[in-house]
Amino acid sequence: MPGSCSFQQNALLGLLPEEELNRLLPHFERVTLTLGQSLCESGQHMNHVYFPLDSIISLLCVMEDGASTEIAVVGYEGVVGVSLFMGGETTPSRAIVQSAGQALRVKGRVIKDEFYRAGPMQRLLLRYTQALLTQMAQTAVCNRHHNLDQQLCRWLLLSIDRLPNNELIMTQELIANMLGVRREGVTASAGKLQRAGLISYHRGRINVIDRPGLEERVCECYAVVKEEYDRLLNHNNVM
Amino acid sequence: MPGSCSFQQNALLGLLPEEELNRLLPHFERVTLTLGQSLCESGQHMNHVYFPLDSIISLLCVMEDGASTEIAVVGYEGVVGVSLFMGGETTPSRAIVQSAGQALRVKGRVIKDEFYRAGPMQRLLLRYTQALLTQMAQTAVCNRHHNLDQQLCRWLLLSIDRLPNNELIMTQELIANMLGVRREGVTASAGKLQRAGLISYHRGRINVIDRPGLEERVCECYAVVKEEYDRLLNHNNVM
DNA sequence: AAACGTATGTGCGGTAACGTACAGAGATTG
DNA sequence: CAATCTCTGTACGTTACCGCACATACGTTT
Repeated sequence: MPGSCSFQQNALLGLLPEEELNRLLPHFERVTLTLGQSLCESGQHMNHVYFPLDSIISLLCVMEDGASTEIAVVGYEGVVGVSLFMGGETTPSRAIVQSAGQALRVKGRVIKDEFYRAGPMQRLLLRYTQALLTQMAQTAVCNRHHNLDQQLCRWLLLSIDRLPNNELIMTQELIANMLGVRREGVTASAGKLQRAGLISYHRGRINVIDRPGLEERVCECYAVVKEEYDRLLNHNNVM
Repeated sequence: MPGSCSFQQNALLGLLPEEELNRLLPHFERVTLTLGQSLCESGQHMNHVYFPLDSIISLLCVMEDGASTEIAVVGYEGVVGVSLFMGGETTPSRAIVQSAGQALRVKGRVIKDEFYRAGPMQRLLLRYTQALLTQMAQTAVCNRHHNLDQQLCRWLLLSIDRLPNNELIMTQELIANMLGVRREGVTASAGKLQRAGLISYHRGRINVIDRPGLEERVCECYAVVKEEYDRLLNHNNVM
């Protein structure tokens, strides 16, 4: 079946029964997202929801003075645009492409209609939204209690979990924007990780060499979120 | 109609059409919540959802070492226990009574059945959940970028917005637990506010004297969240 | 090869919050 | 009334991060 493998690449869609997927098939559109592209500006109407395949999208909370912080990250396991089916239409946060790649796009009207059929897709989207709630909550507490070293480890692990390989295309400046810290702070923390042999980076390319090493250094926030995603979006639990 | 005024006191329920409320009427149970009571422990099953009347509940994210941070606050405008209808059943966060008072309690089974009727109650609960998402996101960014003085103002305003008067029963120690900071830090910030004539406090009782003064000092996070609640839970928008 | 733009490294003073310790004052109990 | 407990105030050294300035090094363009 042509297109089938596309759905399988998005884990959320992969949890749907086949007949549900087939009904939606004609409405999916495969799009390429470029680094830095905005899928959603603060307070603006979204016209589509996006199911990332190999791309990664950051949800950012931007303040009046331009300072920002990443509140959640979405990859192949999720969907961007929950406000469309939650009923609010817009959100105060931005959605920025953090890693270029492909995604499946669906018109807002289509996903809303599907959602209000109150079938498997609704159950799935609601469970994903709850996972997103957990991620945001843990981000809030992590911002409060953990130092930059740990947060950088968390961010790196969250990123490579959503990528097909261990290479990130991302400058320290951009990472700093995501974490809501100074670029120099990222330089210092990333330097430690590099000297410890866990990563190697060079002008906007970061390679994770020793993933277990990162997991040793990361704060508990990473595991809490990961386990909650596994629990909520596990095939046995959802359908 | 006996009990009618109870529903009106919870703004969320107040948005429901009368016939919807009437169907639910027999299932509501008025309960008194005491300071410090736990409505939900991390990872535990909830048996009820709670619609606060004059009580306030804090949603806390607790870490392994016992450190905690408030990620959201729920009063008469909301409901505690969204994970029940979102499908996850449990959440990793705790719900603690921050201000004693009354609430309407409904069995989890009842609210789930009602939710899956896909009627006005579902729309309402989903919109509220989106508002909660915004509050958590803004808390995360506030934890990152704003100092304790501003955060204390935000916390005080969020609290008295949900209380019938301007008096809070709350020690500095407890406020520190909510904000995830040291008690001494709260002493210092609260001292500034008292010397500025905005509040007066004495052994666990805080009175807000000059609300406009607090609004002048608070960071933008307060208004962002308030406006989003107003937008999402406005009578004209919801029903 | 030279020039330029971008990414990263480093240093230094400033500040906000932390950890700890302890003191005083109000409330509660015996 | 005395003892005790709770809540609040204060002090001091430490740490993490900030803001700023500037150096270095790599890559691309001309």
